[in-house]
Amino acid sequence: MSEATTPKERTRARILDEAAKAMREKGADGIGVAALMKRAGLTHGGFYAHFENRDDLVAHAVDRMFQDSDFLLKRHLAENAAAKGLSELIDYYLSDETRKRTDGGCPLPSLGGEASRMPAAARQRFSEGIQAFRAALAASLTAFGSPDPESLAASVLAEMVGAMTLARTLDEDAARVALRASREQLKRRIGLPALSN
Amino acid sequence: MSEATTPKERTRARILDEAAKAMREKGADGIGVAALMKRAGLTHGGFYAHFENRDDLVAHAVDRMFQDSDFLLKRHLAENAAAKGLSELIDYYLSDETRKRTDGGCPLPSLGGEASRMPAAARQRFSEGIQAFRAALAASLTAFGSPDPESLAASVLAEMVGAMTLARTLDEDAARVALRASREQLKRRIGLPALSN
DNA sequence: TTGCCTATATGACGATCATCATATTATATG
DNA sequence: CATATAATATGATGATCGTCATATAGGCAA
Repeated sequence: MSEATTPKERTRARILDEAAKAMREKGADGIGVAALMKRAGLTHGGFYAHFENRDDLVAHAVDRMFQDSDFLLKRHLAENAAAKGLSELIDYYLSDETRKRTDGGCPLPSLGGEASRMPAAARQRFSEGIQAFRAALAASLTAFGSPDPESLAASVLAEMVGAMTLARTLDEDAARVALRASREQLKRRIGLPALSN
Repeated sequence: MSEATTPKERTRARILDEAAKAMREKGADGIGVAALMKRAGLTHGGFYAHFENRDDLVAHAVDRMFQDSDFLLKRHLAENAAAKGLSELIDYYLSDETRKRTDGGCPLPSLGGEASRMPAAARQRFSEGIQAFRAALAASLTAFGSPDPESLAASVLAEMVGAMTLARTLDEDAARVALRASREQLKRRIGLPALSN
């Protein structure tokens, strides 16, 4: 009943892991089947024993990315009082570390723009991931006592995603300025103390 | 001295026009040289009489996109009092019409995420385009009398880009809710009257 | 018309890609 | 050890792509 992971399942998980990393780094089309399998320590032929086709891989890889993202999200929001959780999440999501580490965490800054052009299944995962992120923020803002938390949550999420997207295309100095501005403004408008660096 | 446009220059402009539209719609890699030339009413061979290579095309196409974007930006911000201009810009940028028309206007929602993975020249155009957009917003916010207009401008730009990025991957109903939320929140935090639909 | 230069078209090359048929190796069972 | 089955590797196919060499057509000067 519990998940006895067969060798094949472990291989599949490894492929998805590498796909999720590579696609965040180089775009959804940035890595081919052969290169991906090589990164997973395999050759290209076995791919179709694990996935129907490339579109199927992309959809599951997006799933994998949002699992990473959810983990980080809950780690900040659920394990803390609302104010501390929100503040920590903003500082982490918009940190210079996150800007540089493009192969992990939330897929929205790197792949959000392409999501609408992805195969339907992958796009659907993005849609669900966005809604879940938004709902988690809304719950935290409700606990914090914000007025109109639903609207604010959508707005906060948009700024977080947009700020990291822009920061990743700016040069280092401009990026740091932009990230700091969004951290400041986000905390100010949520009503959090502005203790960040 | 003034620009006497030769036939060749007009052809080049047509190619860039089609490239700018197609790339916003389908991603920077979404259209090949042959398909692009066909859209411009030509065949693939003549391409290299106009551009060094495909990377060169991409860089100039990004330029073309920001020219469109600048046009719309200035149309709202420069021709109006600061409050009206900002309000109109927000309503237009985050309209349902903009969400659906993916082949025109600002390239940041559709291509911002890929910008950091583009050839250096194209990425540089993005960087400059972002800074110009931010500066225009800052000038307008200064005229409006906002405290800390530089920081606010960066934050507003991030939310605008992020909100449209997310809206384009959500389904229609969720997209409209998200766009309305960002329009509301943006006007509220800038201090604009909330007259929008 | 004749010849010249510019602008575009034809066609081909090598590389890369997703996909699949088939062979080979590893694992588990008797 | 022998045998069956699962898991991965090899190799090939057809499609698409950027790039370029070369051919053709169009406008202009004589």
